Amino acid sequence: MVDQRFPKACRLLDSISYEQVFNKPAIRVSNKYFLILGNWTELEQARLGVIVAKKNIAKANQRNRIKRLIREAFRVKKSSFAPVDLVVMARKGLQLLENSECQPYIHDLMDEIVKKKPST
RNA sequence: UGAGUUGGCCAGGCAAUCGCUAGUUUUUAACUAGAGGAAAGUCCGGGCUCCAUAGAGCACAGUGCCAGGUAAUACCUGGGGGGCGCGAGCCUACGGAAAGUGCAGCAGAAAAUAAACCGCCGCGUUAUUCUUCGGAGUGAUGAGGUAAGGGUGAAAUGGUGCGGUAAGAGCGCACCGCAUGGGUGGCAACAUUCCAUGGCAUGGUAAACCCCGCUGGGAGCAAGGCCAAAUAGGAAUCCAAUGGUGCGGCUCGCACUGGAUUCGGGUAGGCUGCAUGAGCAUUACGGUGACGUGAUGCCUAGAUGAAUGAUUGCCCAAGACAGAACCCGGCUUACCGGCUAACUCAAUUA
Repeated sequence: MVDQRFPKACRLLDSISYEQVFNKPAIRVSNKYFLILGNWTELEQARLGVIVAKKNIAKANQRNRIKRLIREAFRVKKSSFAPVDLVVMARKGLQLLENSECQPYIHDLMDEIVKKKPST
C-alpha cells in the first residue's frame, strides 16, 4: 500500500518556508498553465505549497478548485518524490478548463521533477 | 386548455476506494460533524470591542404620506393619496413653492407684478363709393377696448350653457370643478352624494439652493485581550499647578506634561476573541398582518499558506450562479432547471 496521505507535515506552513524556495530555486519547470519552483531539503519527505493569485484567477470558487487539483496531484505522487520543497503557481486561463483537461499539465510537470535527483 | 399575477420550496442522488479539517473515545485506529440561497456586492441597520462615562452646541451627512412591527433600519406589515393595467395586481424620495434666492433650450406676441401677433369691437383723422342729404359702406392710419376664436408650447391664469355687452370678460346666474372654514367618519394619513362662505386666488421646478420635522460621536475582529525572542528607555498610581502640548470637522470639554512612590514594558511569533445565538424545529394562544408570548425538544462548519475534495460505476428531469473568515437582520445583484399554492383574464365543453 502506497502512502497517499497529505498531513500538515507535507505542506509549507509559513512565509519563511516559501521565501527559502523563492530565493534560490534549484528546480524550475513550467508550461502554459503552471510554474513549479523547488528546493532540495534534508527532511524525510517532500512538501508542497500552492499559490493561486487573485490577479490570475478572479473567482474564489475557481481558486479553490485549482488548489484542490494541485494538492490532489501531489498527494497521489508524493511517495515518488525525493525530499524537496515545491511551490506550484497557477497561471491565467485555468478557470476556463475542466478538471480532466487540467490534470495532464500538472502531472507532466510533477513527473519531470520525479526524474530529477538532488545534486549533492 | 391557453395567457398571466403573487407567494413559497428544491439547488443532482446513491455506492465503493483514496484523502482533508474539527471533535469524542477504549488514540498509530474507529465514530460523528463539515459552505450558500445568494456564503457575493459592502448599499443600509444592529450586536460586540476600543477610543472619554459617548455628553452639549454648531457644522456635516442621512431621511421624509400615516400607523404599527423590531435590537435597529433606508427593512417588513397594514392603511391613505397619485399613476398604470380589462383584471388578479404592479409602480410611487409621496413634507413645504401665500419665508427668501435661483432656473426654464426650441417654438411663441407673451413663460410670471402676465401678455395684444392675427382676429373681434366701437371712436378720431383721411381717401373714396352710394344716398331718400339724416347718413350708410369700403380702404388706409392713430390712440384705445377685448383673453370669446386662431396659432406656439410639456405648460398660456377653471369647464359647459344662458344672460349680458360696442366687442368681450365670473361681469351676473345655473350645473360641474376648485379653495377656505365647520360638521361627520377614522388613532392618523385622509375621506366626505353633509353644511356654509368665496368668483377663483396660489403656474412649474425643492433627485436647484433652501425651510421644517426626525435620525446619526468616531474607528473597526488587521477591533480588543493574554503570553512573550529581539530592540528602545519608559510605564502605572497618588499629589500639585492652570502655563505648555495633544485630541473625532470646530467650540465647550477631556487627556497628557511637573514632583513623589512602585516595577516592568513590548515587536516578530503564539494563544484568545471564535461559534449557545435578537439560534433552529414543533406546537398552543393573541393579532387583519409584520410579529409577540408560552411550552417541549435540539446543538447545527469554525479553517488561519487557510479544510469540506478526487477517481470510478449506476440512475434521472443531465446539474446554473457560485466558496464561510467576528456574528446577526435587511436590501441589491448573479442564476440551469424544476415543483407547488392562491388568484385573474380568455376560449371551449356541460
